[in-house]
Amino acid sequence: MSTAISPVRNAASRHTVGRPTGRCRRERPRDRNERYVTENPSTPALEDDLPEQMKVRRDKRAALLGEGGKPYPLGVKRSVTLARLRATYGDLGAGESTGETVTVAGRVMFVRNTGKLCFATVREGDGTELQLMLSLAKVGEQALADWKRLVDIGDTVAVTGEVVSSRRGELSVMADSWTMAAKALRPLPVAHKPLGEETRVRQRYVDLIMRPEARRNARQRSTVTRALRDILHDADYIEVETPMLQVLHGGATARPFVTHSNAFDLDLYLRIAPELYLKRCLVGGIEKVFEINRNFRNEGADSSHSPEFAMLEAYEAFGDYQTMASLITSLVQGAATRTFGSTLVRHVDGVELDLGGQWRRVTLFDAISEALGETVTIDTPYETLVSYAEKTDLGVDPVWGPGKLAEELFEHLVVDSLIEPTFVFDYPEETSPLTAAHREAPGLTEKWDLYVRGVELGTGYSELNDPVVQRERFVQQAALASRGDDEAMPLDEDFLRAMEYGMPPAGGMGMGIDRLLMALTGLGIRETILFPLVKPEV
RNA sequence: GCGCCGUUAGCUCAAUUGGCAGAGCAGCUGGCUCUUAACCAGCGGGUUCGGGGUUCGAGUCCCUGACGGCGCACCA
Repeated sequence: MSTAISPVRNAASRHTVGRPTGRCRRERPRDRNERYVTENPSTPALEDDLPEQMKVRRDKRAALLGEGGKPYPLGVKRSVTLARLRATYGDLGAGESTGETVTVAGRVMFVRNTGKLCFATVREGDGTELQLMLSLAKVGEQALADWKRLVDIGDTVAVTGEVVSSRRGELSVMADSWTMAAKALRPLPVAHKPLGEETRVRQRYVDLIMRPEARRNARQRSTVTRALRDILHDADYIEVETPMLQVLHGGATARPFVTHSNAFDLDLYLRIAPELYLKRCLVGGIEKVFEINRNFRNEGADSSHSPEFAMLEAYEAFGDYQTMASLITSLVQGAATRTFGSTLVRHVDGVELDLGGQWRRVTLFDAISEALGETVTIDTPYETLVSYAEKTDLGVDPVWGPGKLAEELFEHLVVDSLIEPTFVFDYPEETSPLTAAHREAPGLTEKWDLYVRGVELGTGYSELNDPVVQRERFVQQAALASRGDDEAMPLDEDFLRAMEYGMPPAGGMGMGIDRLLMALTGLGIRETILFPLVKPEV
């Protein structure tokens, strides 16, 4: 098996993930605008080449500084949030004033400077906006002139003044004074044109400033993960964190990322799954255990796959795959209810999806048989399966055994049609090396996959806990490795040793967090992940 | 990894057969004490993704590289 991984090992020593020196200097500036933000004082002449709008903002920062002002003061105090102010005075009538003086702060999103009365709209992080008014009569000539001269859209400002309603009925703070809270050196994008796809992903901070949906998505994700944790904690589960840096990769079939420990002079894998460690927890007596954390898989990226993705895995001693099917149902339905108030969710494309009730259940081979119009079982001969594959234009990899081929047929013929939540039960032993043999059906395992919108959302098992059978399965996988299947796992002797101390019978499940968000919202994976991996710009 | 398409001002986009690189918003100057994508007058802003080539002349054609989108392959 070491022959299978040695090429990866060699590649890794050239491209380690960790950076020993901790330095990360780019060899070339990222774009022409960025040369000027380096601290290097020996390039002042380039200042002349700055795009006009950035130069203007830098000049304003310098002007503020030169006059004894502070473009980035510390300890800016606000007395009330915009949201609270709106909640308190939302029904103030047009032209009314409150007599209450407050200090508010926010990012300037809109500016209307006139001769003697200036308007601005500021916004705080959750998207709540409030109007500021600066009148000559209240702030005085100097402060008004400074405001017009120094404030740009995008700056964060703090204003102290009375809470009033404008003649048009807009809740406002009528300033007695204003201060810069943080000067923006780059102009914000136009508010009325949608931001380009790439900018949204690469500069999520801009996306979060400009797009309400981006702010909402980020907050929804937090609500969903908190719901999952709450539900699990309520069921007496214990949350653990197991290694991301592993000496051996295991627990799933996937190609790993490789990195290197300088201290140990040892190549390490970023984990592809936490499973083998969570099972060690079961052995140690943490009988209901879960982890929500990242996995890393060195494989293709598309609308439903990201090289790093968050996953929930949960294991329950004395449970089985039926236990875990119930658990994932309550997790998905609980997350939907706690986040959206209902198990009937509306996706961004307007399509509604009902996640409520009992979900459909079908066995893998029944699903294949139905799609094919021919009865297929675990006993269907390999040659017959190959003929079905050829009939349906599925290319057959000679490395595949009959079980793998059956699964490929399923993915080829059935998966796309599984829109409503559907459990697919009872997979071949061949492709499930960590799963217990089925109690009734020889050759099958007690495993389900949960599909929503044609995407695998989660998977569950009656866990294999016979250490002798487990070792045999691993040896089989290692044999596969020597046949060129580089996803097969190396033998994890420490895991097998743990199993030999006795793991209680248990059910286990895994669910993609990003995919759960996708199932709940209809978003692509790059929208559910705040900062998805992107290639460097230059 | 393979194929197709794209990359132009701060942002979103135009530019005819290869013939002076434009608009809206944003910005700058001036005006306006109730504006909401204000309005009025005036002004500036470009390495057309990088490199090479063809041509009197290239945003446009050819080669090459980077990045992105879509499809395929791989995967969850």
